[in-house]
Parts: sequence; structure tokens; C-alpha cells
Amino acid sequence: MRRIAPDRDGLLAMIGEVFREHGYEGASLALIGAATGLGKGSLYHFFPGGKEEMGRAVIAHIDCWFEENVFAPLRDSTDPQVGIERMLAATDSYFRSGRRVCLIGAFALEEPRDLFADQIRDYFGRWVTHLADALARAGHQPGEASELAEEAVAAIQGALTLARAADDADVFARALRRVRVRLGLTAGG
Amino acid sequence: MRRIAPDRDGLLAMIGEVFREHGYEGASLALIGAATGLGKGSLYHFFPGGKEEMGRAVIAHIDCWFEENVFAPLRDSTDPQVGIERMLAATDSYFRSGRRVCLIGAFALEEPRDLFADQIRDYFGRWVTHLADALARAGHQPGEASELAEEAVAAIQGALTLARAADDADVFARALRRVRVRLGLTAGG
DNA sequence: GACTCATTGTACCGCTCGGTACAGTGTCGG
DNA sequence: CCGACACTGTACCGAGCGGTACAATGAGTC
Repeated sequence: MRRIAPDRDGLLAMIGEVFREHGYEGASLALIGAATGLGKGSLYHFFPGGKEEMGRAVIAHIDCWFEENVFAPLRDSTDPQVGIERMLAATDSYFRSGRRVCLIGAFALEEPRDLFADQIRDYFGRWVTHLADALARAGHQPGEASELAEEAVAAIQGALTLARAADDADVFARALRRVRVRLGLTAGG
Repeated sequence: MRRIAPDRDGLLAMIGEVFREHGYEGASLALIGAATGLGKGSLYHFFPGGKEEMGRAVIAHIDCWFEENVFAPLRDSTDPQVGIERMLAATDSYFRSGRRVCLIGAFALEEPRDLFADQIRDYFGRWVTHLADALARAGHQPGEASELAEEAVAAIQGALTLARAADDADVFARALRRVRVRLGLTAGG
């Protein structure tokens, strides 16, 4: 039988979903094994450090995705407005328009926050910084750009919480629309 | 020996802190017992339904505090602006200016979300509704008031996540200041 | 065919979990 | 003085936890 989890990328994605759905504490090795089709033997072969290493790897995997699809456009687009728009589109698709939760945000609130504190701080810090840079290049004063960036990222995180609480993805869609306006992407409507 | 946990209110506050610090899954009965000074016998005497009943009671306890200190001012102040200002002050003090996390927000993201879905939806729903009403009374169009209310509550929740992630309470202070401006409380500066 | 070595399944470890049972214990009203 | 009863400590339960040990397995290589 060919293995079900073909590569490390797919494996990390599956484990990530388990963490997302059950939280760090709630994601037992039995659940992870069931989701990946791998036994403990295999799991500990790939992640000798056990659950903590899995958590660290999953965060790094997500971080990497954001680096490529969210931060890079912000940094590299010649037109900062285009970069910001691409960031918002990637964000919307990643969170499945609010039907998916931010794993790193959840980790920031719950138990494993001390375990992964550095990675979590880094992730959000880079998001805010890169957005602030893009806003500055778009013409905002540096201080104003920082505030606006922080406001936008917080709005996204808060909307994910509210959307999950209300079980209503529209909450997230409305929030993204407001962020878009606030960051100056749709001048008049 | 007089008991350490004098009344149900104080007891729920202690248990709430354990949930806040360790999450629902992570808050073991051993931790709860240590925090309250109560053995399992006593805990199951007060909460025959076990951990789930504790969770439910803690949420209700927090909900009650918000009802009195956050929602009531929004609803009952003759001047809606005063009500909104009082809500923000209560919010700031409750979350200890960002050093404390929103337990119900954390529950919304993690495992017990299905268990407590109704209570969680209710809590955030009432917060948004009452704020929207106050904003409408302050002169906003109904639709605009709803959007603004949702934006404000999401901004607060997101700021709590970011503040915890960055381990920097200033993130929350800045967010509250922006919300204050956005809701029209400080006209010019 | 024999060696290598990444990969896997299985049995097992000690521990902690949430929860139960129950025999006290202290403090009441009568 | 006595029963009633709210409260508490302790011992215990089966289950599941994260983690370890190890013996297969099987494909690739010489």
C-alpha cells in the first residue's frame, strides 16, 4: 500500500487541521494518527520530539505559507496597494472566508502559548510590520501606518473569533470589507 | 478551619482563572482543586455535572458580570455616549488593560466550542446588539450602527489576541483608543 | 542473495485524567 | 443530646494520555 500521507507538507497540513479542530491539548496522538493514517511508530519517526515538535513544525509550516502568500506580496509588489489587495485575498482564501480559525491565534490564547511564544510573536509581528511598510510606501506617515497595520491584523483576528462564535461566516466577510476600505483600497465604494 | 473559597461567586472567579490560564482541556480537576483549595468531593458537591457544569457556570458568571457592568450602561444610560464610554472603561478594567485574555473568546476558538456554543453566541451577540442600539440612539443609521458595533467588538477581541501574542499590553491600549475615536467619543483628539 | 536503512505496527510503560463511592466531620435546629 | 444535612478527604475506578522499545517489513543497492 502506498502511504496515505505522501510528503511532509501534506502531513503537516493534516496534523494542523487536527490542532485547529481540537486545540493543542485536545489533539491526542490517537486523533493525529487517525487523521494521517500513521501509527505512533511513524509519527515518532518523523517527529522524534513528539507532540511539541509537531506543534512547532505545524506553526512553521503555516508561517511559511503566510511568508509566501501574504507577506511576500506585501513586501515585493511594486504597487503597495496591489500588494495589500493580494494579502487580503490570500487571507480570505486561507481562512476559507471565516469558516476556518487561526491556529496560531488560538495557540496565542490557550495553554501552549508559553511553549510556542517566540514563534507566535514572530508570526504576528511580521504580519504587522510588513503591512505597515506597505502602507508607508502607499503614502501614510510611519506612525499612522503602524497603527493602521495593527488595527487591520487585529480586526482580522477578532473577526475570526466572532465569526466562529456566531457560526456565521458573513461576520468575517464584512470585517474584510471594512479593512479593505480602511486601508484605502476602495476609494469611494 | 474556615473555608478558603467563601462563596459561589469567589469560587467561580477562581475556577475561571484556571480555565483562562490553561484552557478548558488543560484545566484539570487537580489544578482547579489546587487553585480553590477544594478537594474533588467538594467540587463535585457544588458542581455535580463535573467539569462541563463548571465551564457552563463560569461562562454564566462572566456573562452576568458583563450584563451588569458592560451591557447595562449601554442600555440604560440616558446619554448613549456616556454609556459607550462606561462600557469601554469596564472592558478595559475587566481585561486588565490587555494583560488578561477573554475566556469566552478562547472557548469560541478551541475544543469546547460545541459544548458551550449557545452561551458563547449569546454573549457576543448581546454585546454587539447592545452597542449597536446605543450607537443608533447616538444618531447613527441602524445599518451603520450594526457594522460599527461589530467592528468595535471584533477590534477588542483581536487586540486581546495580539496583545497576548506580543506579550505587550500597549497593543490593547492602542486598540481601545482607536475604538474610542471610531465610535465618536473623542471628537478631535 | 545479503546488507542497509527508512518506515511501520504492536505491545507496553507509568501517569494523569474525569468521575464515583463513601465514610467521616462539623454545625445546625429541635 | 440527637438526628439531619451540608460539606470534605480519601481511596479507588477504567480509560486514555504521551512516550518508548522493538521486531517486522520492504524497497534499493551492491
